Order: sequence, then C-alpha cells, then structure tokens
Amino acid sequence: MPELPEVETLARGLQESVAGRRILSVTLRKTDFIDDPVAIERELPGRRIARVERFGKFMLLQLANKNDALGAAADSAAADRNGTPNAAIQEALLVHLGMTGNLAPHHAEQPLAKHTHVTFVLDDGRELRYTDPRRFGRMAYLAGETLTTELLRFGAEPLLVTAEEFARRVRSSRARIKTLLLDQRVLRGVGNIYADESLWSARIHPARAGGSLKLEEVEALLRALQRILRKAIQMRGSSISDFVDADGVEGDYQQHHKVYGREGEKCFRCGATIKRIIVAGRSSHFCPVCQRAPRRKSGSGVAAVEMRTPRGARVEKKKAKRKMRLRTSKG
DNA sequence: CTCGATCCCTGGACGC
DNA sequence: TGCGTCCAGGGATCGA
Repeated sequence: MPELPEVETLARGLQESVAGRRILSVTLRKTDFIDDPVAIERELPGRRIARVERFGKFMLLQLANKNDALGAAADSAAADRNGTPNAAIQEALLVHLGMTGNLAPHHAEQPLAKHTHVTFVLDDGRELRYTDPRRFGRMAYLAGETLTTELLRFGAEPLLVTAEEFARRVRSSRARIKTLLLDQRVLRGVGNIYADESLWSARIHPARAGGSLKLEEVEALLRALQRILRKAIQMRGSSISDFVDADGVEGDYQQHHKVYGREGEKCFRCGATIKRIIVAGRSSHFCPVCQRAPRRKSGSGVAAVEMRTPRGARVEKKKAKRKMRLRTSKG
C-alpha cells in the first residue's frame, strides 16, 4: 500500500524514466476515480512532462508550458525543498495511488495488464499506464489557482516539519495520536504502516490523545517517524499488497516492520505479544507492554476504543448491515 | 468546528 | 473445486 516512501520511490523512478517525454495521446477506460476526465483528455495530449515529484502521497506530474519551455517547472526542485507548494508549478497531473494504484512505463507492444484504466502514449514508443484494481486512487488535472488551493489543503511534509510545528499541531488536539498521524491535513504522506511503526518506536500507544503527549514524547515520535521514513525510502518502500516501483521491482522495507502485520507475534523489544485494535477505523498494531494504554475515563470514547477488537462482536453487526443493504438495493 | 462511523472497490484468504 | 463471506484501507462524506 503506497505511503510516503512508496510514492517517493515511484516518483523518483518516473522522474528518471519519463521526465522530458511528451504525451502524444491519452486513453481513458474506467474514470470514476478521475476528478474531471474530459479535462485530462483535453489538456494532456501534446504536453511534455517536465518533472515528477512526490507531494504527500500524491505524485505530481508537472507539465511543461504549452510553448514547450521546460523552464519554470524544471527549475522547481530547489524551491520545493522548503516544503511549501511550489508557486512555479502552473499545471500538473495529480496521481494518488490509493491502496492498489500503480503508474509505470511499459513498451507499447506489451499487453495491457488487467485494471489498466489510463494510458498515456509517450513520444518514445512507450506508454505510461495507470493500473488500480480497487480504484481507491485519484487522478486530476489541475492548473493555476485551483492547483495551489488543492495543495494548500495538506499539512506539512513529515521529513521537513520542525519539531516545534509538529508538537504544536499534535498537542493542541484532543484527537488520538494515530488519527493525527493519518490526518493528511496535519502531516501529508503518513499512512497506516508508518504510523504504527513510528508509534512503536517511540513507545506511544496509538489511542493516546494528542494533547496528552509530553513534549519529549512528541519529539521522540517525530524523530522515529523521520528515521523510519528515510530508512524505508532507502529500501525502496514496503511491498505489502502488490507495491512495485516504476521498474516493477518490490521494496524491501516490509522485512523491517516491527509491529505492522505482526499481531500475535513477540515484541522485538520486550517479548510481549503484539496486539491489534481498531483506532481511527484502521488496524493498529502495538505492543501492550512497551506502549502503555491511556488511562480510561469511564464511559468515554477512549475506553470504548480499548474494548474494540477487529474480530468478535462487531462481525454480527456487520452481517446485519450487509443484509439490510442487499434488501434495500433490491427494493 | 472536531471527531467517529460508514462506504467505496476488488483480490485473496478462508470456511464449508 | 467452487461458492459465499470477510477483510484490507485512504479518503470523502455525513451526522453527532
């Protein structure tokens, strides 16, 4: 599942392999994950891809000006280092991979993989193809102020945010720390795997309220998060479902996961059994000994979360709901 | 405003 | 082997 390190890996690969290429034509198949399919068909043919960068969990395929100058967008790398959306970007194709999306170049004669929803024919005999079985991804052509406004919806880059800024955002909230880590308006790019891994590393329980964290805990969390993200980028990401980079190669970081996907196994630090609960509607893996649960306030939401396990009583509820839906859809 | 719950989607795993 | 069911999860949306 692509999070920051996986998207970074893919974006770097595409920058290597398709930056500078011109898009000759576009073919759309399923389009329900595209903001405005007509805009893509209208604006992209004939345009050159100036640069490919990651923005949070998005890939930004920056387009050269219509007059074909690579100028502004090609010079934008340095400007982006400060983490603010780049004013020099005028037009871009935003691609979010959701859970199962992939964007990679293929030779034109290579048969289309299943679930290939978008094909960009390039000027060198290759095609940039977007595949996404679940279609949880997103694609959008955005320009000018619309693009700027869209990018401003997102929070800080995890690898660039200062400890002060991070601490301010986290400690002023009553939301659970896991929720805050996953909230793209707080930090852009962190997903379920790296949230769990960094919380384990910093010994913080995922259901702790952001505002309950001590300053040193928040600082330790950010250090852990940044170290883990850097290491994961070095290892070309985690391949859990089917993530592969632009060359079709899997990442290696999943071998270094300490808690994610390790429910029932032993904590590498203390030997206790790794648990899994639902926080923020997501599986959250943690060590119940290293990561102390927040104190329960009787009848509070936190107490309820403590009791919520992924399997068990909820299943019956779900079954009932499902039956309901089937009935209503028939009638 | 904030926060949690629900829903979208499909392949794969699992149970019978 | 084959069919039904559940599950994974990022993010939009809705309601409290």
